[in-house]
Amino acid sequence: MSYRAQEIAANLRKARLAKGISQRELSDLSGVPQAQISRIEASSVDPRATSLLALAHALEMELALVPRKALPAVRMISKQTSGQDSKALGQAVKEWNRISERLRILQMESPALDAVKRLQKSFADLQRFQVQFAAPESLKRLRQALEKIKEPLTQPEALSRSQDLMRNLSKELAQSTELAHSDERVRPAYSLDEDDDA
Amino acid sequence: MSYRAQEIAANLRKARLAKGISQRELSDLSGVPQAQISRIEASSVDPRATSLLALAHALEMELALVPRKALPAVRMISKQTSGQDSKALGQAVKEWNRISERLRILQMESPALDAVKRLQKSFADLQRFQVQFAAPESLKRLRQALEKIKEPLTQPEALSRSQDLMRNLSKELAQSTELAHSDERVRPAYSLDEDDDA
DNA sequence: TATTTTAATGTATTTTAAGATATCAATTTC
DNA sequence: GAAATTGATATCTTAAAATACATTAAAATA
Repeated sequence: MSYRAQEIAANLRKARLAKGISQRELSDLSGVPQAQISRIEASSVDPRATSLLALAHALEMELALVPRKALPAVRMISKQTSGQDSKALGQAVKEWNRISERLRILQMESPALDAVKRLQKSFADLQRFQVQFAAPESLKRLRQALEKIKEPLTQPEALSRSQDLMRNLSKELAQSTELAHSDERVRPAYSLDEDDDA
Repeated sequence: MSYRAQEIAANLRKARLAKGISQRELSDLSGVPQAQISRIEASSVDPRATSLLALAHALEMELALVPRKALPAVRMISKQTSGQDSKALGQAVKEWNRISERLRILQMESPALDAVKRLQKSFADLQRFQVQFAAPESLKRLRQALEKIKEPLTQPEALSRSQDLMRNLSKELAQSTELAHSDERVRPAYSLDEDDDA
């Protein structure tokens, strides 16, 4: 299996984790059996074009043939959450989705609580950050705090703890993205020397 | 065979013709049998990843997994001479290469002729244009004129005819590229709304 | 016009992905 | 701590790509 083939396989896995879905869910979406997805992601098979395309499409991606010279530019544009630790990314996305869901339910159950509304708002504001910069643990703690909020407020501290954790998360994200962007060059995202040989 | 699979196959063919090589040459370069290349280009098979990669690499291209949203931008960057008539493109490139070769030989055979030097120079200047905008017939006529130039100048008109044809070609290319670029918008090549959902 | 090149197609054989199913260990969840 | 989920494997069958040839029609070339 060539290096590029492995790279494509690795990117498929990353894309799946970035969507926070399991191989079985992707199997349902794409029609490719879970066992086969496992083999493909592990680069233990040489997949057919249609298999790659089925998976790519289920992940809202495309397989494109690009000039080698344009590859760096293409990479920049696709910004494939690259280099990121796949596992942590997957966990982060998963937690993120669970928090969203939890907040949605909380608002259904306790429409009277203004604090919930504010939590919802704060969280929505964090959408603009890239989830992958959040530590899965921070997200998990926040989720667990949110899950302790129940209508007869037997544990009023759950609310304030949620608020604290939400603030921390916000800070954490702000710092991480700041760091992540600090090494971005000023040069344009791509510069193609407009050649077209021949 | 899905639409995207066909698109990839079509692009492989275009890339091959753009390099002006035959299926057999590509076969030698890539290790993929000529018969198989024919079937792949015709989308009559569902190729394996390694087959696509072998062909792509021999054509100095890469197979990249890109977010669907980024596809238009990627297409713009790779500027796949799309919509172009593959056949004409192939012929043009071929003629182009033959003219280059002919001029090289002419300069070896008749280093004294200044006219040849000038022809060589003019032709080199045309490199900056995209070959595919040249009509294969114009190129062919120029080549044929060049082939009539022989050291004991029995046909002196061959030289002046070559010069005329070279001038015409130059004009033709200038006009075509002007036309081809006239609909280019001023907006940046891509605008990615930096989302990363999740 | 004769010759060569090119691309497509046919056939037979080998190799291997795909698919269906089941299982299993390791997490994760409740 | 029991139950569910997840990813990786194993087995078996089927379908199809890959390969090595051979052949042909059309086009390009001499």
